[in-house]
Amino acid sequence: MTNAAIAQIMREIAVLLDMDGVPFKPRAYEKVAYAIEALDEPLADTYARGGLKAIEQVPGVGKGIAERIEELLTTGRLKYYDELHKKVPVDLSGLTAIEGIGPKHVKALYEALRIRTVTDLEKAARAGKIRDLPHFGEKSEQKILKGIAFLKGHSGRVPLGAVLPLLEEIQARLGKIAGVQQVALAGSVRRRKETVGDGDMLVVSNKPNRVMEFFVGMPEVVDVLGQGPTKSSVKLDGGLQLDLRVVPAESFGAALNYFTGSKAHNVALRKIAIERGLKLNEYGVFRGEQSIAGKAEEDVYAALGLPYIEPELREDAGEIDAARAGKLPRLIRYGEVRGDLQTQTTWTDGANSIEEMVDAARRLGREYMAITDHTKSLAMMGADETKLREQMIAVRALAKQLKGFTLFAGAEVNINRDGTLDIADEVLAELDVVGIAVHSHFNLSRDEMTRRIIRAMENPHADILFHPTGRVINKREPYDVDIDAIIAAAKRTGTALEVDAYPERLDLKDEHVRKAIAAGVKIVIDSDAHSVNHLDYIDYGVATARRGWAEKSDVLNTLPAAQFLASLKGSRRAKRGKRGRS
DNA sequence: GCCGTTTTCGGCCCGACTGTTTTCAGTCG
Repeated sequence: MTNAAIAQIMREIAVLLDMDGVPFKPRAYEKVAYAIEALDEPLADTYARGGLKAIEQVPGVGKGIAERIEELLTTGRLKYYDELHKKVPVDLSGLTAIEGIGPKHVKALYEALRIRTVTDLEKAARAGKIRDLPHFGEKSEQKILKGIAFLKGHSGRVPLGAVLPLLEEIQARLGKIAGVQQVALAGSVRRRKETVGDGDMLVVSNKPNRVMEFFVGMPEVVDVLGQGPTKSSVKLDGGLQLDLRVVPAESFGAALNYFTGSKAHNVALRKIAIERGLKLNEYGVFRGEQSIAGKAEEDVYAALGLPYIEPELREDAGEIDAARAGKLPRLIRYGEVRGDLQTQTTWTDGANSIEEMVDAARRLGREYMAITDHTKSLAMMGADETKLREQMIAVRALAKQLKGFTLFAGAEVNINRDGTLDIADEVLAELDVVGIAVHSHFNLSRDEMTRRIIRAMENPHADILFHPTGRVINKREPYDVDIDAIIAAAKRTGTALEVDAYPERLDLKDEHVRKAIAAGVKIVIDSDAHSVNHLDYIDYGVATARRGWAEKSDVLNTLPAAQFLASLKGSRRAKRGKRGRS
């Protein structure tokens, strides 16, 4: 049974317990559902490796839930869940996905009208049967139909890069309204999560109604979900839900902190507040009735005895302990990446010429760039050795003319099925930057895929493993690969791992970055630009690196060009040395 | 059901908005 399936059952148990008003237990199951979804290793493997004890290592899992997971893994069923579900045998996750429908409503709908599925619910609502139920009315009936229609049109989270530019534009618009003193993006957008489910914005204004009127009247708004003096919610035409809060200036920091989340981070902060005899809410930190902090986020953390914690770290993933111990990382900053090492041009599948890409990169303030077009075995039009040498000549000729900008000759070399590379070693040796990548045979077994990639990393000319797991958000799952083994191989061979900043890739992802740097592996952050418009994606990669606790020194392409190149050459020498000895 | 710099028992985050209600439950974040 997959982790996703187990997590869903844990979440459904939480819903079932909530229906009966059981206190606290539902939160325990819910928390475990989140924890399981965040795991890298299949629980089946965890169990095979270390039995019940290993399962209990998952955060939030105690003896009781560990045994329930064991039952699921060994029998494929869970009696406890089946018994609960028998009482309200409905499509729990489907129904609760509808905006405004929670556990109590699901139960009421089942008991009164035997509604089991979203389809049942839609029929009943259309027939006007919902409005007569206790605690429901005509408006709730309409809201249900709206919610169902919305779900049919959209599902789930979208890449950060698909919404951030619009949100920043809306932020700028709100900032121009008279009376608005501050505007900020909050929520998972501010934490720079790779995907976002909705947007959160915060405004300080002495004319809140004016802000709200403007907000719900924006041209992108297709539906107003709620409108009050301090909080409004709208749906945008792209399907994104956007929430806006208007807060007093003296609460801006506390509100920003609160609405940035994550939820788990907030809960942890509130516990610290309680321990200190304080109360933390979105208006400030309070001792009794007295506010002791709230205007700035730094003050809120300080009132809790903590240093400021960067938004990208706020996932309750150890950042609070690190803050308490004074061991927070000094995260790499936006703008500290000096060079871009994965770019494609019209030589293969890019939209712009080498010259155009160079111009655009310079305008963005980059100091160096590698041209890394695809190589021959790629079905499209990859370069073979001859074409690659031709391009090298062109690149080096242009490089000579450039002042204050370094242009590297490189390639995105395919890893063959057996782990060999599709370009001859003597040509690779001439390139400044050799990126290696999997572009075929995605369905190998975990073992085969892992061995394949490690063999490629052992090639003495391989500098960087590009997009190491191959995932494309919302399109393609990562291939099955043992990322810990890849990280260990990267350490052993001195191969850098890439954070591909292309918003649909962001691969390595945040938690893998964290593992890699903990192992002492260097990473690089590349745009994977296929046109001049993609070069500024680098910031999404920096965001992922920050979420993975990366410091500037962990990221090779924060080095100046000469040092960067020296570092690659050093790694190649070391590789050849190791190879010679073995 | 989980968890421990007060604790192995007794806690478990907090507030806004909606729609249905005559004072609040449910949902959401």
